[in-house]
Amino acid sequence: MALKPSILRRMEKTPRLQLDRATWIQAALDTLADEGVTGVRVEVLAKRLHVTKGSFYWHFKDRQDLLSGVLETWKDGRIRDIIKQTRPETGDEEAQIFRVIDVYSTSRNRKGILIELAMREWARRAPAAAAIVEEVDTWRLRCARELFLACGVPMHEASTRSMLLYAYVFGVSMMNCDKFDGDITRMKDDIRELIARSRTPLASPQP
Amino acid sequence: MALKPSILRRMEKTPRLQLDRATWIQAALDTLADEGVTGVRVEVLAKRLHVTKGSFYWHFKDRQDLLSGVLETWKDGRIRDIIKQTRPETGDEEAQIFRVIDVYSTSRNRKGILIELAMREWARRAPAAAAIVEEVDTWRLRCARELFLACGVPMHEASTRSMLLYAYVFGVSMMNCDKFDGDITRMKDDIRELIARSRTPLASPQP
DNA sequence: TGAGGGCCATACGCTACCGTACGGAAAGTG
DNA sequence: CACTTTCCGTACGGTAGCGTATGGCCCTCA
Repeated sequence: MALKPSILRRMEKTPRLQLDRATWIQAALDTLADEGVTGVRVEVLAKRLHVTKGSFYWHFKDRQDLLSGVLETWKDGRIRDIIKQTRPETGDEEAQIFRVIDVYSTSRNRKGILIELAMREWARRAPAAAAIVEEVDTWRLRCARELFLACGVPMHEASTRSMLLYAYVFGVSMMNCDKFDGDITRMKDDIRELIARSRTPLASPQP
Repeated sequence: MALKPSILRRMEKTPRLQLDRATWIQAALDTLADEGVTGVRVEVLAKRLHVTKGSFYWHFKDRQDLLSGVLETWKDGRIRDIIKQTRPETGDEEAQIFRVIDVYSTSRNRKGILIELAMREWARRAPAAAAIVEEVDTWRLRCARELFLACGVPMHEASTRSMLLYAYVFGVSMMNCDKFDGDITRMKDDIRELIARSRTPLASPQP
């Protein structure tokens, strides 16, 4: 070590002199998207932030403390988002439904999609994460149902379509179907139509 | 160590005297379902099989060799399955579509679902796994499309519905919507109807 | 100015893995 | 009965990660 730490610190590209919980949590979310929960490791995050874990254990009790913060931060952001996206003001609820679908089914918002998948992978093994994901899902399903109801869809069908909507967007984000059909874009558009607008006898089929 | 290994071995509940690649791969698949790729670790599997890793490194070059075997085994099984499920013999293709949906969207076949999710999680980070998953998906999409075609659905719509079908089943297996609606079963039945039977103007909406 | 607290670096012990080297038992083979 | 092959146990070095202890820098505030 030839230079004193204080001098080294001023040589950083981002001369961040202070770190706080939010910064660590943000770095954790980034890593979560790329590597999953098992990838968010204290010493790796520290290296990423150009500090040592001495800093981490100042801001957090332990790794679990960080993960709890990640869950809360994600939950709050997602609930805020879905409320904003489904706010009843535009009068064009069908367009809002389309937008809700697009948020997670197009290749935009790639990072958001990756976090979403990592969260669900996490939720499969950690009850705490499962509870958060379920809470977020419930919010989303209820908000989407409101949109369908505003479109004149009856209650039960609105529930059903909301569930299909979210199951589809999460499912399609796990698939890579480039080799199946050339015109993926058109297929996704048609699926959007089917989820949002198709008319079907949802009652039991005629005998 | 008070007993000789040969004696200890005969005390095992399952007096397996030989291990082969298939046994290791099966254990790896079990662990994969529960813990994901990062959870399939050599020494853990060895403990699970009541041997040491000396055995493992006899049958496999290294951990990656095992993982490759897992991928191949899974791929072969899934392709064989989808071919069997969509074999054109019953004459009731709609029932076959229903069955394809049920395989991964009901709580039966829990282990198969978990492996499916773990595979996709794996595929997000390892190109080799991504290639396998894409190959399996392509098979499934093509087979499902054949069923829709046999039902009289035109080509493009058959492609679209196949994709919706699989995106839905994988997506719904990631959701826990017990708190959303009481009658999940009925909702899933209705979604099945919507995917398989709804009639909708898939062409662009009338102006 | 000096005394304390906020923030981080360093060093340490501990555990869980990976992969290798080597030895040994059991079973087949001549 | 030797002799080999197959299969597995044991022991080792090496890495990565967690959490703790401790010390030091810098800012603040009296």
